Amino acid sequence: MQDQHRSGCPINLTVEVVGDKWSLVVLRDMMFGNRRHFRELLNGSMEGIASNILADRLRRLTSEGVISKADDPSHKQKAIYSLTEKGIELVPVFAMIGAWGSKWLPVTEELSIRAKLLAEGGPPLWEEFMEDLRVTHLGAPPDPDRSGPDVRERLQAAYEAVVARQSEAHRS
Amino acid sequence: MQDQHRSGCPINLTVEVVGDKWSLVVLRDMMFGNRRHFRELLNGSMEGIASNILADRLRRLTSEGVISKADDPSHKQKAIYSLTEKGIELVPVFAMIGAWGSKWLPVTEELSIRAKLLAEGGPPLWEEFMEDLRVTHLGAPPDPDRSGPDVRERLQAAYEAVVARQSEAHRS
DNA sequence: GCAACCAGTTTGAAAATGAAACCAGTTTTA
DNA sequence: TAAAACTGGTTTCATTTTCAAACTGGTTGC
Repeated sequence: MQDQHRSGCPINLTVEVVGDKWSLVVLRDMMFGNRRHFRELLNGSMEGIASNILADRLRRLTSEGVISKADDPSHKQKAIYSLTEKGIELVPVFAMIGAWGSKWLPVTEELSIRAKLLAEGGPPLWEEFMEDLRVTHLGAPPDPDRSGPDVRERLQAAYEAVVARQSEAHRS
Repeated sequence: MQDQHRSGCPINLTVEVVGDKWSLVVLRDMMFGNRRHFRELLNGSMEGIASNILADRLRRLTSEGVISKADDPSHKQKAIYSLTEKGIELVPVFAMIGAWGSKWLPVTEELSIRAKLLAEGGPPLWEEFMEDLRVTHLGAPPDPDRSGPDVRERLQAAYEAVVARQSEAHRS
């Protein structure tokens, strides 16, 4: 059960878990897109992941404890994938990666609005987002004091607003 | 000069640049280990990178503008690799990845002390580290008001202190 | 009963990775 | 001054990973 690891360095070990071309993209879709089923992740994937690669990544991320898999009671064949606490705590990593990518790489406006808002919100917003994810993915009890859309829904609304504005501008 | 990219999403684009098993490890050694020459990166690599893979990664990171390459005036054959501003600004990403890896993966104490201190120091320490890297890698003028070891040296000293303590404990 | 949907698996070709040997020129050492 | 060691890599070939497409066995809705 011990060391197949290249080293005990936290950077290296993290790279061993999510250092490939697809893992973070799949986790992004689960976290920000609320995609929880295989077909949702497959057909909704903006980057066009292949089904065998998706199956492999879901298997690996599950075995690493970053996500978990459960039967969907509504359908005998449906499996529902959820972020674990370990996966949820990748939120700050996504925030930093999103900020760096937005600053230095050729992002499109509509796809970087979420990253922009998440960076601007800082640690308090990340905490709120993680708390929402615990409710959605872990079944944690929702905070009775809060109301209105959760963080993911707000980010999604901002994305849609940009798309609508672009479509408006394009029409004219 | 346009889209060979899978999408314009900042997460995806970042993954396209550093989403493999070696790029972040090489950048880590440059940033935290101050390894600037090919042989230093090759022989000093804790994880044992192969020379052809190292050559390929240095080429790719250079073409992405994350690092740069220059002749070393002290030796006709020596090349010196430096972080660019784009590379230096990965410091917060490393800080978050290091924190996550330290919390959730089987790190060793001596190799996670740097990540721990960097996380505890927060954004002010990251800023200071980045300013030091600009001096070391970009030739920026050093702040005349500061003195003593720079951030990298302090992290290195902390690492060595842990190793020394372990060696002490082991001897008894 | 049949079409659409479910989570994947299979197949075979292309690309990436990895270990080891190797290279030509440069600098250091005896 | 000749040999040894060092410089940044390249070459070779075997193994592993990726990828697209076709396919599978079962489930659900109409």
